[in-house]
Amino acid sequence: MRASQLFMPTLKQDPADAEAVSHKLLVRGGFVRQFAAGIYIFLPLGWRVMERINRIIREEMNAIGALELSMPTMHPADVWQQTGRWHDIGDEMFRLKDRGDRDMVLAMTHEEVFTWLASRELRSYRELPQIWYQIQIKFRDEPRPKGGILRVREFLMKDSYSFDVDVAGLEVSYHKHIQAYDRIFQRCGLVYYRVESDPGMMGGAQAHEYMSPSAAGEDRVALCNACGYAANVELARSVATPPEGRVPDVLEEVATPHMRTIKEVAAFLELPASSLIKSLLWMAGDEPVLTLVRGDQELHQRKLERYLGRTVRPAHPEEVERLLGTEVGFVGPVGLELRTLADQSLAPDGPGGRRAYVAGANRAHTHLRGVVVDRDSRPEWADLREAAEGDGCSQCGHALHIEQVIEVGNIFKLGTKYSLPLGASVLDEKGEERPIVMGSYGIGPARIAAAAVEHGHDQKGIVWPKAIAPFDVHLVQVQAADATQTGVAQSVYTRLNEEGWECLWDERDERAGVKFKDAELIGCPVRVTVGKKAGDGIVEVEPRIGGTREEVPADTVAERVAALWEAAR
RNA sequence: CGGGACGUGGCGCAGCCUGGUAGCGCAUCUGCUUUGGGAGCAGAGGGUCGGAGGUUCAAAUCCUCUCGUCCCGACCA
Repeated sequence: MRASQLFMPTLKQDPADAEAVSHKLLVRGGFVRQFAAGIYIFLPLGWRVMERINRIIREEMNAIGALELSMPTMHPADVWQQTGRWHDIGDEMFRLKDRGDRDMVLAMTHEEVFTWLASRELRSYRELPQIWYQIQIKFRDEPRPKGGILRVREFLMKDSYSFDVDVAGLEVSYHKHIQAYDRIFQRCGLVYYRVESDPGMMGGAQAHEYMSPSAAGEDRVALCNACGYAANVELARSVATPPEGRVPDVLEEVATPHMRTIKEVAAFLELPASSLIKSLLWMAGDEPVLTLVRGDQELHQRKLERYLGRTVRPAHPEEVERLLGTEVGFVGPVGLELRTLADQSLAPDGPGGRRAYVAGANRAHTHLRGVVVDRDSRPEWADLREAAEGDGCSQCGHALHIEQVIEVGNIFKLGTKYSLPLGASVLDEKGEERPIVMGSYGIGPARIAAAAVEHGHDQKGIVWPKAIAPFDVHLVQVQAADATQTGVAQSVYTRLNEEGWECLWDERDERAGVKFKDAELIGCPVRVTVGKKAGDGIVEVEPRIGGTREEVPADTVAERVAALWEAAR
């Protein structure tokens, strides 16, 4: 491809409203443009990256026997009503009416249609297993799109669905996907983790997420370097560090005027935060629930919701006053007739043993010293706290590491959640009707691209993993008007193409600096420069990062490129 | 949904507080020079100041409403 014929609008300055590194660089490099909040245009360079990612996905999906097809993105509401999601999902789903006033939806995922198809077309266990996939647009009316192409309202997704006659079959399909996904993310050059995740509203027994580290990520994972345990913090189990400080185990009120936060109370009483108890009041519908975690810990709302089996929200200050007779900041567990949940680390067999803490006294400007949780209240013990850096691994005891990540893929064991309501069943060997056991599996190609940029960049611009760069080689011809350089560049270009390299030949009538800056911004793995020494048959070859510029005879460029390619990530 | 910020040529911004002929840098076009790290000089074109309403002799500027975008939180298969 000749740069003069490519639409490649690069920018010198970061876009004003971009925060994430990947957002800035993808806009500056001429890969994407924003059309509206959470809606993006992919320009030629950006689309080349997407196509390369999608190609890898297709190859690996095909390798596990998955079949590509294409599903509609606009659906009549009734299948969604049959699975209940028409009501369950809410504002995140785009809804519209057709001219006949019939309810329609823009698909935010495709379990319903795939299962609908399976219910009509699959009759016998002999036709199973099946894995069907597509690379198709999804629509989600996100309350807050953010991070450039990281969280958007319309996006491409590879989604696949497995259909098996029984749970054992689902296991096989699930593991095939693990194989395929590992290969896909490896080939895309991503740093990634496969972590245990919350099946959430998808239902089903088990789920994993594929996560790539990034400061722009919206999730955190707990990782154990010793045994390999890896889980989203929304369900990661861990062993808390022992609490510090000592509190006499005799109940005693202490005046703590205007000391509302853990930090303030700890400083005032000259105790470490881990000698305090953090008491929070939640509303589960109409039912108030008090939760206790240690002062140095964070309660994780999803863990609480999973334990209770329903959603909760923090109580409003007025509710706290009405139910507990005190103001926010002085809440504690002693003397209350409320349902109380305490994190396991406060239990007698927890890391601190049976010991006393300081908690709110349910009286304004007062705390209680000497609270022993199992003596002074009757809590249910549960895993409520968010795993923290340095906590012990629940499997091997080694210190956990917490990392911020972007979700780039997920896999779910669905079971019969969709096949039952939509009547997708087959006859088994005995002629008995059995609901199909399903799994669903997603990958966000644009998130792969963004994650790659989040991880692969420097001051100058993007450093693409070689497999998904828009071009393999960026051939910079310094002087567009120099006939000698044109001749050498043409022969290098032809040779590289013959060898199978995708090559961007920058023969624009621009100054050298402009072309170099653009090459660095766009981030192709190898740069070949045809300049001053073209007359002597000498060109320069250098990797985008981690190497040096070498002068080589023009007729050996292909070998040098191959060597640098080999060394690139 | 709660909180905050911002909307001024294509891009990045100043001007607003204290109302009085709309500016800067980059980009674009023309010419000359330059030519291996986002060129220099000279000239040119391009803006309903997000929109609507109001106050005023006069509104980018003050007031009200509204739309859009971003950030924090909430939410999120």
